Amino acid sequence: MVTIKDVAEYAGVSVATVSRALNNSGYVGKQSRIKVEEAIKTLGYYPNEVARSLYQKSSKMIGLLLPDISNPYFPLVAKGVEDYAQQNGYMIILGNVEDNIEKEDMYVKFFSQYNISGVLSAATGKKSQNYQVPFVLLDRALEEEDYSIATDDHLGGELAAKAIIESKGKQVVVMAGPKNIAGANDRLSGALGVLNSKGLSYQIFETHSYQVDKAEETAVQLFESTSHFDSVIASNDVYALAVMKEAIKRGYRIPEDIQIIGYDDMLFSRLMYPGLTTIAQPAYELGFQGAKMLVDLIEKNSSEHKKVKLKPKLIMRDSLR
Amino acid sequence: MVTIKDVAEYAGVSVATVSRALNNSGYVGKQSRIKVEEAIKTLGYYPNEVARSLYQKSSKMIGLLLPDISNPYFPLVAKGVEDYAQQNGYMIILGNVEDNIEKEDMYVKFFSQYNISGVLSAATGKKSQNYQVPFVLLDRALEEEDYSIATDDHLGGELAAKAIIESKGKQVVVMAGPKNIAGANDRLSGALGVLNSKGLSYQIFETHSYQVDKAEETAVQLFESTSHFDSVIASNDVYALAVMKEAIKRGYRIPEDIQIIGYDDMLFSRLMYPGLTTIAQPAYELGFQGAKMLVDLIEKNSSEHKKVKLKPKLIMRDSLR
DNA sequence: CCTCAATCTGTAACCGATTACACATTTAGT
DNA sequence: ACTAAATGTGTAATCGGTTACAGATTGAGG
Repeated sequence: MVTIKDVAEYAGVSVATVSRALNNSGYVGKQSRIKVEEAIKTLGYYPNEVARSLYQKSSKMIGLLLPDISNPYFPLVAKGVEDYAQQNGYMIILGNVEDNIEKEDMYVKFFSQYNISGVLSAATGKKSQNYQVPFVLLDRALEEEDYSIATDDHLGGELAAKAIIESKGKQVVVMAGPKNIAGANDRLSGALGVLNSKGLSYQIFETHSYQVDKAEETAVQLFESTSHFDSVIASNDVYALAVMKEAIKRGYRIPEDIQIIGYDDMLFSRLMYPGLTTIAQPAYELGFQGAKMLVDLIEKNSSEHKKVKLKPKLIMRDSLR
Repeated sequence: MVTIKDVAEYAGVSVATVSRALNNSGYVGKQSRIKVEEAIKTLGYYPNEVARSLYQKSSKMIGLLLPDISNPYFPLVAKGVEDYAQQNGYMIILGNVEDNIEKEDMYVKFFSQYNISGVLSAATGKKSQNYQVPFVLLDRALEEEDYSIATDDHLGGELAAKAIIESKGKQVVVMAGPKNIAGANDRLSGALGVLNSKGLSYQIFETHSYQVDKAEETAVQLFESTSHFDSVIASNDVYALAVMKEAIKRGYRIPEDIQIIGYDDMLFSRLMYPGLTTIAQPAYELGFQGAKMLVDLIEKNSSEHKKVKLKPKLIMRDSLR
């Protein structure tokens, strides 16, 4: 490994001068700068971030906490984060926490062991207590003082309910996501507000997680534990898909007998048949903006906005009448 | 931040003794050990990995290079990797390289700046030249001497072709994945071998990437650039879906007019209608085993197996007659 | 009781960077 | 030409750990 010492020797200057040249800090003579640059080039030197990080007590790494990478929504978020991070010289460390507080705590501890410079979390939203680095919540902000980027879920819920009403839904089932997730509640209240104002009858069906592997099971329960309905506002696209499939299996036609609207707009929602009408969440944008906010917080100790709400959007396809 | 020095002071011993107690290396007296343990507990100390890593020239981080996180296959692999890594105290650093050599090189450089202890790569397969850490290739091994875990793609191709034959396909289109990806070629040769041995007529349709956003476009091209066919062996499930959708849009019935078999078995393949018959790749298992091989290489400098081939499996659903 | 090995423990060097500080050399201003 | 400020550079401390080495203590064997 080529170290700063090797460069210094080769260039005939001290390590301090090399470091100053490298970081454009302090004064560096013209001659020295040239010699250092040559030495760096011929030796193929690049600095060891671990050493730098030890002294600075901060590294160019950010931690990304995700509730479930196998849920196709989050990889898109991750991609947004990754793109912004990479453009700005940050690495991302991945933590898949599965709505498991212990795993989350473990990761947060790992992160601080590695002098991570900031955390992006789409997990519980419980901003880890005594944790001092910049922290941006993705999608699941709880308290007023948090920095966060989220989709305007209340609006999303309204959009979904309006779409159902426009297409003449009469007996609606609203799937409510896990109560401990703020966004799920907003979605529910948005939808319910619209439904109430139009005086439509509806039933609420609660789901207790967003875990993908529960989807089929949940769809079966939906049909067995609710009375007749002609419209479903699903808690996400995966669930919408599972419900659609179960509906077809039970002999219903879509959208004639049962119409369904999803939430998220995953890539496959577009590719399936019938195409799923859904509320698009700007997942990539969420990750990208979140990373931007975090990097601003890290580097300038401030961010233009504190709470950003991105607008969801209705994507009309074929699962509504 | 609580440092080893604080612990030493509190316990009334030297930092060397604390370090030895921590790592169970060298001799540590009974009394000292107890005092150190108490100090650690009351101060809530945990070691800084950056400092450790600087001296050891190796950290408990592994790099994971993925070609495209938004392709739903890879998050599953990532989850397998993450689970094994986490169980063994490793962190994973994510690199989304998008089949872009420059990005890959950039990440490899980043990795070495952070004293990463090993790399798992599902990217180009071009094991980065002068890179000295343990390296395990996921899915895309090229050369004989590499360590790798892959799915037996040749078998996968055979399975797909056999399934098509069983369900009376006559005019088959075989979608060939990118030529520079070893697995894609194996799949193709496996399928072609079976097709040839049965004397079936087929056309080959080449696709140039696995990027998700190309899928719809590619499906259109497929219909426009090939002559009549009744069966499609798709290069993956996303493409299969896109082709199915395009087929239905053009008035074909599935599986009556055109039957389709996919590759991967993504979670939504099960949830869609008609259910996609496909060749299941053990994505999670691939990641998990890959991580295991890498950790063995890191810690014991050897691994039980050098090249592991996992078996793909036919999943019968409704897109074949 | 003596000797040698085994057990403990602390001091200090080291890993590869950054930077405070001191000192030397220019340059500028009068 | 003389002083003060600006510029350039190296030495050494520092970040928080690990470990080689040396010295001290204990125990076993003869």
